[in-house]
Amino acid sequence: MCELPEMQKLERGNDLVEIVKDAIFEAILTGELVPGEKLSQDSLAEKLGVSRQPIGQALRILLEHGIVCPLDKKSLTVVAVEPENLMKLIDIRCELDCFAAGLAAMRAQAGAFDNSDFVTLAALERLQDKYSCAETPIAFHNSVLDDIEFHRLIRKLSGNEYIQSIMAPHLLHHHRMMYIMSSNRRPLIWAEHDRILDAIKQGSVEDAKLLVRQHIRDAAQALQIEISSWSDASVSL
Amino acid sequence: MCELPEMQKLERGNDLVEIVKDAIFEAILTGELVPGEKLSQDSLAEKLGVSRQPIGQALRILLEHGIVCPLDKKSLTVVAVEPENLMKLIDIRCELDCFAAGLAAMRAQAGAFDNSDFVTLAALERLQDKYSCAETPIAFHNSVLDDIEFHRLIRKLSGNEYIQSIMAPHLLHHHRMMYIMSSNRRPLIWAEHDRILDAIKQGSVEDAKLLVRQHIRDAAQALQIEISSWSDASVSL
DNA sequence: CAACAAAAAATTGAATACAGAATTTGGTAT
DNA sequence: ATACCAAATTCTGTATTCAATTTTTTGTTG
Repeated sequence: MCELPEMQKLERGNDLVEIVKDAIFEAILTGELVPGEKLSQDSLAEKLGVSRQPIGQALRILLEHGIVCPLDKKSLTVVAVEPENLMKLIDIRCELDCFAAGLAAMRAQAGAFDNSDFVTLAALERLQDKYSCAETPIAFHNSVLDDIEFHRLIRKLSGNEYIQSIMAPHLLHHHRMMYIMSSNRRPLIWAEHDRILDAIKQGSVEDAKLLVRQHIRDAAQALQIEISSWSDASVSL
Repeated sequence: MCELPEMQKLERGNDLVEIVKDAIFEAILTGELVPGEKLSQDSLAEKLGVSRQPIGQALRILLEHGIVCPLDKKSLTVVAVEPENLMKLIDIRCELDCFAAGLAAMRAQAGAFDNSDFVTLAALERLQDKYSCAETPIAFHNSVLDDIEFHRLIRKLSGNEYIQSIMAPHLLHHHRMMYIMSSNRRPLIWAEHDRILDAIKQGSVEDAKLLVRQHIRDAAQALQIEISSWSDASVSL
């Protein structure tokens, strides 16, 4: 896919636990930490240059969020999500993102947008303009990040900040899913984003919800095709 | 895949952090810990007879779940959720629980229930039979716990275990909300549960979703009335 | 008398130390 | 040779210690 920096010793920031959590998160994304492999507190601590204390706390939070799971009685590992379960995750995202899009459109129609919302809208426009292509690995990487950001901003427009926060733990999974999807779907995705944003701006509640539902359904289907092409279960997500 | 949240608790049941977390939450429920008051790790540690270590971890998880929030640069306090935000939380629960009920009914209709589902169904029946009244404080307390359990089991029947896990952080908030609601609504709630369960068993997807939506809407309305009756903002949730 | 500064006390986050449990390894017996 | 048991090592969870930051209190000065 694309080369990203390896896990490195951390600079002493303010909240070490948060930093460690993000570092582990990142390492999972890049495939440096893979499902089935034992997550040793000692080795993580050494690799990140901190003591075991913040490692343990970060792991506990990731456990709470379902990013890691018990391997045996003692140790943890990265969760391996099976295709069947990927679809369950997508179903939930579908519900919540439809809900968010509907709310956003509703607020647009009601003229309920405040200054902060207009800033968000501007950021969305900028994202749309920014998109060029996903030919190179780095462009693909950025396109996925922007994709995630697009949906985050839509959720923000909903006015219900808990939608984003409740979805946060699953976002890693969705991030991983987007990552494994073919890059030639990228232009299509951004075209769909265009239509979604239009529907919201016009305050078409049902259109917005339907478009988001379709958007996510499409992605799910593409993912399923992608996965089935792997033929065997050797690839773990 | 791996263990579900409730399974983790079984396996790692004698986990001090988990116990401490529950104890702190219990204290919030009963009003022993109130918003605005500084949560001192030392005093909590002494009160619970453990070291500061598990206290700190439990507090961090509660922070992650939005149950506690920073008071100043150093210390934490119980979060005071405003009525407006309570409604946002309820809206999300409404979406997800409707989704879950719909899925459960769909599976019932498709005859997709397996042995584990029949166990769940039996547990639901038992809950319904168990209910008597909520006259005494302890009966009320138990009724709320059973209420939470009822909805957990419905989510389990959905076949999408992520619905329960993604909602877990919010469950504490919903628990608090149920707790402050008048006890004379309890019989009504259980009557509604009856109808919901029936709809699911009969595989009436739309009915199940609608009943759940109504159930939660009713609760939201009752809560709003309850809150407005407090007249001033002195009561913090 | 009030305000500001400095010092001390308190409290949190991080590292280290310790104890208990689990897994692995090595040895013996069948 | 394989299976089972025991011992040792490893690893997690909890406690304790340490350092640093923040807040409060006290003293001095305007």
